[in-house]
Amino acid sequence: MNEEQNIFHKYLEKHDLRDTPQRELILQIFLRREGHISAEQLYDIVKKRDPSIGQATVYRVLKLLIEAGLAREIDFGDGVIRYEHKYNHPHHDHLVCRGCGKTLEVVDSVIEELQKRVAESYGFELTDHEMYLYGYCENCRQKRQ
Amino acid sequence: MNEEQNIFHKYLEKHDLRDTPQRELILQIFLRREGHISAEQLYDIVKKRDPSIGQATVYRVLKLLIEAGLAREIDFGDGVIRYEHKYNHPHHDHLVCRGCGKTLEVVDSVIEELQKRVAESYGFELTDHEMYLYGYCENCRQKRQ
DNA sequence: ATTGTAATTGATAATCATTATCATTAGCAA
DNA sequence: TTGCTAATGATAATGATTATCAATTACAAT
Ligand SMILES: [Mn+2]
Ligand SMILES: [Mn+2]
Ligand SMILES: [Zn+2]
Ligand SMILES: [Zn+2]
Repeated sequence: MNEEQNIFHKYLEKHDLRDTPQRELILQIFLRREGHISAEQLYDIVKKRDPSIGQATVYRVLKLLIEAGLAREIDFGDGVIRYEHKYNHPHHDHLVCRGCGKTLEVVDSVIEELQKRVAESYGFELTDHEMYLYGYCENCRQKRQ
Repeated sequence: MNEEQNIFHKYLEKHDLRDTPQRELILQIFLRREGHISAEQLYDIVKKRDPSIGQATVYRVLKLLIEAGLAREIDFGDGVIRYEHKYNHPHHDHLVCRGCGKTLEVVDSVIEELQKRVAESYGFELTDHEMYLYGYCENCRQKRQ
């Protein structure tokens, strides 16, 4: 049993939630996938293993994973929320190609520090932030010419 | 006739679009309001002046304003797109209070420069970005204790 | 093992901002 | 005026997500 599973089971126990095969299956599949996945994409994979699972359950489990600290929401502004691993996957921002949609995870400690300073200069205590950098990747730039 | 109106009329002419009282009214009301406004909020104000206007038209005019370079979309992630003035209102980011929802417009030239560098270090040519800083304002911090 | 109870599930309806459709109306150039 | 399109308003549709609810199930206590 890996660490994430452990955290999930502890979370269930602590909140009087029950350990069901649906929750286990959805957890497994989420953990195996790296990257950013939408509820629908996850549901499509889950269905293959157990066609009787409803998509409402996928949404419900994703909420649990967030509360348990195992998942984090990403909003690229296209109307679909995606989810990524949070455990052992520290904060980062995203660089997104407007041509092909490719995303890279980036972090710059100087920017992070300056964000805190900017907030403080307005009397704010910064809790978190979102930063999306949009542009064209090398591939897409070459194709454009 | 102010500069924004001029730009709007030029845009209409250039694209074989017609000058209608609905477009004029919605433009006027948008221009008078500073800050961030949703389509529904704008529609509520428009209705008071002309109850016969449909909300679809408000959505349509907002699209035109964006294409004409007079408006810009803001997405605070709450499921509602807001609009702000773009003309004579250069790029900036937003500092948002998680307590009271107050927003401040901020810009830090060092951050802007570093964003470009980060993107370039991955072979990207940066076109634009979004940055939202979330935290608690001074008021809300005092109330919390 | 059985039971009781409250949590969970899947199907389905509802939500809600935004977009599409379409018949009617109205700019505007000739 | 007229004719050609664009524009409008009412309404339906969309699509991701959430709510509802009857039936099922986990699980702790017997
Ligand atoms: Mn990521
Ligand atoms: Mn702003
Ligand atoms: Zn690309
Ligand atoms: Zn506040």
